[in-house]
Amino acid sequence: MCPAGSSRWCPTPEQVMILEEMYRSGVKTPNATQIQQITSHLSFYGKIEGKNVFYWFQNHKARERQKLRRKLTKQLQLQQQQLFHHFFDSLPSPPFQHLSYYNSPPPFPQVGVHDAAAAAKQGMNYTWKLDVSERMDVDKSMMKIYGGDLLMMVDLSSPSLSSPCFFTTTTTTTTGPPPLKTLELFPVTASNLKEECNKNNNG
Amino acid sequence: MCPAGSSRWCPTPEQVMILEEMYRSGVKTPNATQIQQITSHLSFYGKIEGKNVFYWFQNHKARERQKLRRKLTKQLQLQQQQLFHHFFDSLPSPPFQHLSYYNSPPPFPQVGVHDAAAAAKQGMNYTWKLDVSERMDVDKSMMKIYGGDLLMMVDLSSPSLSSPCFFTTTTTTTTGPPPLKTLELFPVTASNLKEECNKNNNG
DNA sequence: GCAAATTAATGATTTATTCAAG
DNA sequence: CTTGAATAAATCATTAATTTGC
Repeated sequence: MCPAGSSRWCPTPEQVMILEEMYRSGVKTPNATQIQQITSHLSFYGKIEGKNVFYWFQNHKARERQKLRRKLTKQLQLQQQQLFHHFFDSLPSPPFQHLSYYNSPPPFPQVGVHDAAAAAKQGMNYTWKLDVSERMDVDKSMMKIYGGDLLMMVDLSSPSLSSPCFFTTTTTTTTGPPPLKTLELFPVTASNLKEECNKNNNG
Repeated sequence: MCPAGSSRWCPTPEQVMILEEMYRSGVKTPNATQIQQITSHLSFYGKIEGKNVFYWFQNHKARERQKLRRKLTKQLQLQQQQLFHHFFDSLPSPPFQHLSYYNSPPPFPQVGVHDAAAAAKQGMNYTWKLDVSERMDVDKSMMKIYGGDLLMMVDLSSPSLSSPCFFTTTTTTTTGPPPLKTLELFPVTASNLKEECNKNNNG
């Protein structure tokens, strides 16, 4: 129940039921007209005004999204952990021990990432060998488009997707009988991408 | 889920999340190199190739624009509906003066108003009720949100009298010094709402 | 059982993005 | 490049649920 002199709207169960039913049946972002109609309708069941309806849909939509996102993020984290393990278990040679540190998922603090970034900026090269022939399935038309750059990528970002992404790229030791290619690690942030994109498009 | 022998790419939720995050953080038109990086990155989460990434960004950008265009169109239509205000010049205007958009001349004439006007003249009781003083407690944030057109919003869509769901207005026959100008709402169905919503959001 | 204390939900505000028009 | 308009994300604030100790 709602306190008598409450400072905020306390929807009645009927109002909530109707709002939820409307949401379920497709009303996600009612416009002003719809809000007025809904408000009028719901006022039968208790005190209510337009902004309450407006806020209700905003919040409900946002929190539904949030719920979904959390679920996906959890899945993603799990898959990342599994993939990392799988990935590093499959790696052939020792030089990766120190790298696995940076790639460690959540349990490890951000510090490692920053260290890696700093190290990379200082020119330190964390390189390793990886057979990329498996990734050569890019079709011909795309090869034309992409100019033949073939890359390997490892996500060092924290579970939060807004954190910087680290990409690894080949050092293009192209043509050669040895099927292994050396991959070089360097940090690439979203802003880097954006800048490059803008540069390419506008500059 | 993607059919086993599907002829087209079915992005995993993780892939979609990452793509959307990249888009949101500024990558709108990745170049070949970026596409390759992204493709490699996303290949950790499922089968994917460069052209999928390429097409995804193309489509996403286009559809975002489309969405926005629709939103603007909808807004325009709403503003046009406000031509209805001209029918109510006799309404108590003072309280509304501070609503910036109220007195601004609507951009253009349109069909709906004439239809409604005709309907009204034919005696169809599309009357509506609006408690003026009730609406005055709309605060600044709502003004921003509604752009000032919280008032006098009228949906000109034809009412479906067979609908089980009727919206009613508050019959605020309050004992205020200023006799409230009240406008009656016509019934609106939930399906109408849904349709309009879908039309606005998806159609 | 029953309040005080704590936690979870959720209403209400503020802040950041987004696009395109000017 | 700046601005307008819309709204999604993040945040604040209050109410409801619940836990806890008596």
